[in-house]
Amino acid sequence: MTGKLRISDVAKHAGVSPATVSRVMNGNPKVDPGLVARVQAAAEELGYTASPLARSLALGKTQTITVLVPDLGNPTFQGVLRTLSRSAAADGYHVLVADSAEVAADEASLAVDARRRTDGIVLVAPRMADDELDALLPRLAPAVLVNRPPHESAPVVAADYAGGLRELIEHLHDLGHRHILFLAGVPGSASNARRLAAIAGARADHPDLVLDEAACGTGFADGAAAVDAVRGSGATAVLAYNDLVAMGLLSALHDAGIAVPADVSVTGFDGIPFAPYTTPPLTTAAVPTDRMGERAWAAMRALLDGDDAPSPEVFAPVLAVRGSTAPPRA
Amino acid sequence: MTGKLRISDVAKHAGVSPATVSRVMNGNPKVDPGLVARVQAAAEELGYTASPLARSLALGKTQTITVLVPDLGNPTFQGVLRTLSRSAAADGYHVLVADSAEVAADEASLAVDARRRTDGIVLVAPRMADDELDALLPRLAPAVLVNRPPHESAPVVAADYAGGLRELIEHLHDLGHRHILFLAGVPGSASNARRLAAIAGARADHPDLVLDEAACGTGFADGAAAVDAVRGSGATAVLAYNDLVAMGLLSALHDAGIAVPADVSVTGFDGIPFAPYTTPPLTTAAVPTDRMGERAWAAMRALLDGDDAPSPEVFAPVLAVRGSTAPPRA
DNA sequence: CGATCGCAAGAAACCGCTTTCACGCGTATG
DNA sequence: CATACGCGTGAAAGCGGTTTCTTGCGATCG
Repeated sequence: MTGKLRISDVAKHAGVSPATVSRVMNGNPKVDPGLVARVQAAAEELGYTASPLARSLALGKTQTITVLVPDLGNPTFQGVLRTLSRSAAADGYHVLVADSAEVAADEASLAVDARRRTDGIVLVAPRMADDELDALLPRLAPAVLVNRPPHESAPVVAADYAGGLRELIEHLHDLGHRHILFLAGVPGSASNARRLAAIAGARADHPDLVLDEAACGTGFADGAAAVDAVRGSGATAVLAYNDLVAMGLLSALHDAGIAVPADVSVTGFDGIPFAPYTTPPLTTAAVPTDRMGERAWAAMRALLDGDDAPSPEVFAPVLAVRGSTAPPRA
Repeated sequence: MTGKLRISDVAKHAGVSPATVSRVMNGNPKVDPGLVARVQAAAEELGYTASPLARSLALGKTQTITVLVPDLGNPTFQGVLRTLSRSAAADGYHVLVADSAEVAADEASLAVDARRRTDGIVLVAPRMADDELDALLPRLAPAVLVNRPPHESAPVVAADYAGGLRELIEHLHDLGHRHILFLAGVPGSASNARRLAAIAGARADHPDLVLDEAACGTGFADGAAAVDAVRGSGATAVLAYNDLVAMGLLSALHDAGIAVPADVSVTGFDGIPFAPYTTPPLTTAAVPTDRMGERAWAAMRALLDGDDAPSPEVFAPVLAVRGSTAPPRA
């Protein structure tokens, strides 16, 4: 029924030219009201809707943007994607998702490929190397970057990882912890780098604080595997790279009979929806993925509308103090 | 550089007609090898890639499918989406996501709208009413349904909710539980209906079993809010509607000083990635979202290729027994 | 009252690619 | 040696819209 209707069918049915139908469908104000009514009636009757494809080709706009994420399974990216998608939908835009499956090598070609069939791209690629990104961006514009340092050729929407981590450290320090272990993420990653910077800064601020690092990772399993490192470190508190790592660790600590927060305090990072529901509830720095997704869309929208590019926006994570942190054992 | 290249540019540069360039780009075998080389060289040199848009219009295929989910934030849908997206990508297809934001009213128009700019749609709409779906499907074809009962006009990929729930019930019964409380989901939902059927079946099988139901919901907060219902029920075990509800409940029980599994056993459903990392680890029926996503794509691919529609595939959840269940207090 | 202006609707060009169709070539055939 | 045939290439007609350009009409002005 609605399958193979062309604009000419409507034109014929209404006794006008395709051009007029097009004008009516697009709300062009200088068409005779009588014709408008006739065309609308015809379109209604036939159940006609313009082919988005043909429209896109003619207009050079697809009303669609690409969102590239490293892993659709990761709660942090999901939060951004979710709000982004809804914000875009509210403006009549669609979202094409691309999942690089954490394979950095394919990321570039994947991005270019997906970008070509849309009007712009939001790049969530915290692991991509700076120079690769620089080389890629010109071919992607308009593009918006999520969770990367400020960049000259594209708006950035990012969480303040360093700041968030500092807050967590202050929180632990206030509680009386003087020996803290940081479980690091992926060495190459931009987000990891910024957290390491925060670690360095905290060391400078608190000479009385011992701040160790241990290689870890970014997933449950990595956190669980870190239990020995934690036990052997002698630290009274652990800063997990993110909430996933913290959850894995929490679970492994429980199995090992190590009480949280009595024996050791644990913090996460990101504030995923599950954080309040771990046992004990996880103290974490909650990244406002909702607002970030919304702002990322706003930035993209501005680019698409030709408005001047918005300046970088960084969002301060909010400290969510819960049951997984407490003063160290006296 | 790569911006405004048309096929005619390449044609001119190679000294041939656009038609020939097209043939070469599409690997048409009956072009003179010499020309092929010349055209390829020209394309390479100019960095030309055919406009996907124009191509789509001419071919009537977009190499893109729509995936409609009720909520991008829900881990269960994410699992399916993730694998689906990757499977599609492996076949050179792209994925347009639409998030109905749980607003059933918009779902239909959203689906039609998104569908029109792609070659097919995968519908994850467990809450949509049957008659609405029936009315909608003709306008969406080709379509694949996820987590719905078998349907005549579209392939279905679904988890066996009833079977999974039965397994959980058997597990609890085997442990010795004789009074179980089921926390139900959304009344209208198809998945909920099938679980209720399983409840009824279990009652028939086990006359010695008291199986209560309580209205609940599908999220963390719903589970947490159910703590009083659980406490007041006198049940020794709780079947949460899904893992999210179970986690919310677990957390609230902990706060209330009710020990799991000592005082009460708790089970989830879905087997989200977080389930093993709750405290205690959650016994659940793990839905194989990976295989489902993969099969959903396979079904869609078959439809797109005109192969005969695959028959409904239902996946048995696998029982994952963990620490949240134990024999009832003696 | 005739020439000009304004304006709305139709004709046609265009978006960029694919594919049928027509053509001209070289070779096999009668 | 002329006609038919096969084959590869270019020309042109779509795919389904939008938009510029042109045209014809009625209204206005001199």
